Formats: sequence, structure tokens, C-alpha cells
Amino acid sequence: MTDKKIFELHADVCKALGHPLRIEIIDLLQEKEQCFSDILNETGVLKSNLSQHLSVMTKKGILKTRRDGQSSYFSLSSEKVAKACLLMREVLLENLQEQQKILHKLNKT
Amino acid sequence: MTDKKIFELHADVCKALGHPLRIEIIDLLQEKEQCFSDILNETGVLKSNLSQHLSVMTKKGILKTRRDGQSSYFSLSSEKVAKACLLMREVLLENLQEQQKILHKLNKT
DNA sequence: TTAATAGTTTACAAAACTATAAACAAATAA
DNA sequence: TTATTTGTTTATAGTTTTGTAAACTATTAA
Repeated sequence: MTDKKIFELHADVCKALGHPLRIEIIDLLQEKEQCFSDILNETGVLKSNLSQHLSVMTKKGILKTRRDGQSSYFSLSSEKVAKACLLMREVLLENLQEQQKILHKLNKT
Repeated sequence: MTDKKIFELHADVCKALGHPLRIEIIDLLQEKEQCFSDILNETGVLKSNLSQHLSVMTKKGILKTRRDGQSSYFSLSSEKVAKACLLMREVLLENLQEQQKILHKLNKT
């Protein structure tokens, strides 16, 4: 497989995390598998919209899904997804702190 | 800060990784800081396009940039960016292997 | 069988993203 | 100063993503 193809697929995986609702879903799934209706209640979006976002993440290999009777269950495909997501959160929080520091310094002068 | 806002900012950081060229750039910067023209030579895109993509990542706190004379230098803002990116790459590669296994099984039957 | 529940898929308009080209700005060289 | 190099910004057209609504499928209940 060419590097170019790897970059595309890698970007696709990252892109699958690049939406606020999908980040919220990843957060919900950190602890344990959840069923569709629970995620629906928790997030409060339209069911069609939720289904689409879950589908995006499942297709890119971020989530696993299984059906049990009438319910669909979703979970993180790998511990690594959770870890990567946590690292990105930390990068964000560190940047926010950095910005706060700069603002604080500006206020002092 | 509300959870909703955190999800948005977190998604923004992830989204900043969600493009093949930007993944390629992250790869280039793993080892060490690089200047604009080196990245330009390595990637072979238009300079305006490269500048835009570098700007996206810098604005979202993925990259740091500094100017030295005529040259601009870019580097990863944090070791955590590299680690998160590596984890996502591993998720991708594991998924690809999984798909290969399934294909292999199908061919056997 | 018929109705109800739980999700998924499709269609489509609005919004966001991307690549190209052209204009622009800053630093160095002539 | 004027020209050149290095990179940034802006404008724009084409593409992709997104949210809503409606149609659809599969499972369970009556």
C-alpha cells in the first residue's frame, strides 16, 4: 500500500473523530458499551442524525456494533481510540491553559 | 466552560488532523522541526495550499511556528500530538489487518 | 396477521472544506 | 531604491459534510 493511501485512510480515521457529537459519543462509550436509545437520550439529537454519526464511526473502524433483539449496541473498537482521544483532549486543555496565561499577563501590564 | 464547548473544541483539534496532507505533515514533523520550503519540497503541493493547511493546524494548537529571517519553521506543539497520531495509525492498521483476515477466510471457503 | 417499537437509509438544502490562482507582505539582495 | 525570494492572505468555484424529514426494514407485541 502506498504512503499516500495510508495518509488518506489515517486522515479518514481522524476525521471520524472530528465532530462535537461524535466526541460526545466517544466520551459516553469510554466506560462501557451503550445501546442506541441510551445514546439518543443522552445526546438529545434526532435519531436519524445519531444513526448517521454512529455509522460514520463504525465504517471507519472507530466503533464496533452488535444487534441484540430490537436494540443496537455500540462500543469503542479499541482501547487505543480512547487513549488517542484522551491525548487530544489533553492537547486542547494545555492550549487553553496557555491562552489563559497569556491573557493573564496582558491584564497585568 | 460547558461540556458542549469542550466537545466542540476537542472536535476541532481532531478535525485538524483529518486531512491526508496534514497527516503527511505530522509524519514529517515527528522527528524534528522543518521549514516551509522543506515541507513544500517533500509534499509537492502548491505553496498557498500548504500555507493554508499549516495555518489550520497552527490555529488549532497542533503546530508551533516561528520565523527566522525569510524562513518559517514548523514543529509539533506537543509530544502528545505525535502519540495520539501514532495510536490512530495503529487503530487503522489493526482494522486493515482484520479486514485482510476476513477476506482470507472468505477465499478459503 | 396487524400494529408498534427501534433503528437505518435516502433525499435534499445549507454549511463547511478544499484546491487553485491572484494579490499581498516581509525580508534579503543587487 | 528596486528586484527577488519566501511565505501569507484573499477570492472563488467545486466538493464534502451536515441536519432534517420522510421512507423504509427488522423485531417484538397484541
